[in-house]
Amino acid sequence: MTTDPPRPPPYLRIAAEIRDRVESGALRPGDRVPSTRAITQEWGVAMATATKALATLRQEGLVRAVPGVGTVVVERERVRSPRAPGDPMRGEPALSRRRIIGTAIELADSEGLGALSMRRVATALSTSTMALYRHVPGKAELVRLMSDAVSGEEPMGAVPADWRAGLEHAARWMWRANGRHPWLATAMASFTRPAPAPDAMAYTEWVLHALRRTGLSPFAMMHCHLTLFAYVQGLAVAADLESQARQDTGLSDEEWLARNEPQFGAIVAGGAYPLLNTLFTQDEFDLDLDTLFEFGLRLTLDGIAAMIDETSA
Amino acid sequence: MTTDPPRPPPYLRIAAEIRDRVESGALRPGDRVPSTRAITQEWGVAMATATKALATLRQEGLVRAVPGVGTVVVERERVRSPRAPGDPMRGEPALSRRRIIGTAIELADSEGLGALSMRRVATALSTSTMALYRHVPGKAELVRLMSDAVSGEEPMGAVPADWRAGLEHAARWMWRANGRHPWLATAMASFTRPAPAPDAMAYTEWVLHALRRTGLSPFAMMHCHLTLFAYVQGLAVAADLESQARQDTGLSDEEWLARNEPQFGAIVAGGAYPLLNTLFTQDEFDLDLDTLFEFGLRLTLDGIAAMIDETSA
DNA sequence: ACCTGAACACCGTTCAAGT
DNA sequence: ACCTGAACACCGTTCAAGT
Repeated sequence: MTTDPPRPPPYLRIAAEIRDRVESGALRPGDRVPSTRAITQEWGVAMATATKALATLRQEGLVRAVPGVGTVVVERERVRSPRAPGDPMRGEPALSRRRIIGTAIELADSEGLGALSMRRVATALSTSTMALYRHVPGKAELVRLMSDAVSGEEPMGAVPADWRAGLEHAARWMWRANGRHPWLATAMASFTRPAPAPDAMAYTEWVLHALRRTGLSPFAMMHCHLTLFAYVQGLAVAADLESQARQDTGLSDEEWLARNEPQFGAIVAGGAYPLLNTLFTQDEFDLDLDTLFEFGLRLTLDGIAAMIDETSA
Repeated sequence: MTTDPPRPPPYLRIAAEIRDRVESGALRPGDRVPSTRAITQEWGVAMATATKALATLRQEGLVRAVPGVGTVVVERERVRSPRAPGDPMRGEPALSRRRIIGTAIELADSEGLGALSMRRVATALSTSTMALYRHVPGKAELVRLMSDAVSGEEPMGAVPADWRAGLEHAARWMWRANGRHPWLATAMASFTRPAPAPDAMAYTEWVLHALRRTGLSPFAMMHCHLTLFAYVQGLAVAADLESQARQDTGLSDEEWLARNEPQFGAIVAGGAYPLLNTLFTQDEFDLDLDTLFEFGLRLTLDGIAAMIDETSA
């Protein structure tokens, strides 16, 4: 009795076929490769297999996930072009802390903090893993440096005279930073042990400055700041989980809901959740995190306003 | 020229010496082993080395970290005693989904979600890693099952007539759950893609019920719920990071601050952060997360109250 | 001075083989 | 039917060796 020759698993076969299309030029840099859904239909495989096939190609660096667009063939020219984010400036050494941080941010932006590894950063910089340790003490500190770096990307501007305008501005600024870098909320240091990070401290200083004429005590000012900050962080973590889920599964919110509807239906049909049921069946209801952000921002600021009124009364 | 015989790294030498004390009976089950700080003094090593030595012993299962107490020798009798959390009930199969979840929760409680691995859960249950996959599809789903399980630990009770009393109760209930299980906030599913988890849905239903007589629209009710939820989650993630930092470094908040004071001082001394400086030098100021929780809870509920007033006016 | 390769002690998960 | 062991493709980090 002879055994069959070992055949590669389906996900590797699919990855190989897509790789061929890229190498033959059928798919060119910047082009979208088949989505996970397209793969399930074209090859007749399960979603998990399709996801793994794309993950393999991402791992190879042949394609990358672009949030909101899909998975596209990497543009190799761009990676090598002068002054791409990870490239050295004139006169700068080939490898520097700045370049390492920049490359790590790019990686975390496009694939999430879970995909960030020292080995992958090193590969993207065409160097050995251990060379990185000459510039950063380890991964934990690299992540801290990353969050500090993105905190300095957009200037916060002048502090308005009106405290409410100030806090609104600061919260939206933070929300935008989290939008650009979904991993930021997860990477953020704890409140009670703020790493000595100048940019993070600048944010707190800015907010305290906005509150300085409210008549609140330093204690209340700091606690108002942290309440708003915790709210933004909590929402940002949720947004990160969502964008991560979208990338991992390749499903949009609607597709995901359609897929899970039977299970929700079964639970809700039990009659135990009448109010949730009302919301679900009322199908004008779909949740948008930006809308929710503004809703909760207003709520929190109204709460602070009530406290200020009380204090000054 | 002869080479020295290879010597074990210091952290292994220290771990071996502590192990000897346990095996000789000098340290008995339940006793505290030397803290990281004690190790740095007794052996004259750096904090990192001390931390690694304890991590090695934890890894072996010889000791475990008890939050607020220190690292103690495990009580082997207790682990084997009938009806310890991970043990089978009479008539229950040796390995079950229930037991796996229970053991995983114990592990995450005492060492954090980062220390949770399928291999370690299997070892704690005296089985092979792959036997777990007969009961749970993978690690991601195990974590989801864990968070659903702890959501059902404490009954929420009857919904009060007063919406504000209701929301306070719910928020504190959630905050307590996060206190028992610091990893909960990080593990929590995203808002827009709630996994079909009955217990998590029960929480939302409870809160919506508390708000049913406020005159708010279903949209506003759901958004009020999510605003408060995001706030609690954001604070809980910070609390988790803090308890994690306390365990990783073996430093209490005060010790940590003392250690980092020079760096903060250098940054603040630049004069760029006058308000922060005022807070830091005013040394009656120390941050307590439970105090902050109640402060922000009141603020958020005041904001919701303002919205309800407006709606009913 | 700077970088590399091999090694160590881990991961989650697949698969074929055992009882 | 249930469990195991080996293997694969990863991790972060240490250390000794290279240029």
